[in-house]
Amino acid sequence: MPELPEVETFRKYIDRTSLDQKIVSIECADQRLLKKDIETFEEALVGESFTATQRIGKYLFMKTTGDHILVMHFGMTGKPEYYHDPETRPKYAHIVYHFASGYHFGFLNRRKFGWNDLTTSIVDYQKTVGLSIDARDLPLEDFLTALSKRKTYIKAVIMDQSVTAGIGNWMADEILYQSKIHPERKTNQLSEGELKTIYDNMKAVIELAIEKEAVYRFFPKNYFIHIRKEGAICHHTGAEIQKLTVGGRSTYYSPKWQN
DNA sequence: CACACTGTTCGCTC
DNA sequence: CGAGCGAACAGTGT
Repeated sequence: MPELPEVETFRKYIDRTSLDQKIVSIECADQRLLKKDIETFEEALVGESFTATQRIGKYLFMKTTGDHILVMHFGMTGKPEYYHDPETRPKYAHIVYHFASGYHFGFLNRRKFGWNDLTTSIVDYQKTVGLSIDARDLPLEDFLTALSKRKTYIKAVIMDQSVTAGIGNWMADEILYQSKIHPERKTNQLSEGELKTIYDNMKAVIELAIEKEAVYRFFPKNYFIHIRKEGAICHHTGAEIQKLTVGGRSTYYSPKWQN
């Protein structure tokens, strides 16, 4: 669920709601969601305020008035929710930052694959976790260089966060459908023209999805997302969409359309 | 109800 | 050392 466009939408939501309010306390029901002790989080953040956000791929960084930067990853089922009345505390708000304003920032995580961490340098953190430049900003040159070294399936490569940070399962399927490329094509056997097509479609899908705030029903009718299920009918060929596993993930594609 | 589903990380092989 | 691959992780919706 939360891929680049979703996280970008979260980022804007946080900018609108959760900056410049003093953090008075932090609550976390499940330590496993914190990459450092709760005490470390408290020392770093209580008394400070969030000042700005930055997103790289699916990672969201929240700068503060202090030395530390909060790092958030939403996993597969996470989202932020800002709320006031404690009675309306959202379900699955496993981590909550309480503000002096009486409002609260909830980190919701239904399946607990997401987490929060702390860092003092976004650049160092990016290096440590092996994230590429955000896919939205990635120059064509970098894209071609990264792909030229890879021999495995193209879908697995464009989902690799060290190549195209932010691209996940649905985006990879969407990009390859629009590019008419089969997900199991070997990366090193693609022509430069095909790679350029994939790159252009990647950029287009990212911008469209951000513009629509990642709400799929607002995506153009001919987008793959609407038919991304087994047996659905391809917009172009009328053939049935098929399913396979690539890079360990469920993959949907249109047989004759994608070669 | 058994299974699918998300993204990252870990452990293993080559 | 690093690419590639598959399993593991958590928990809920179907």
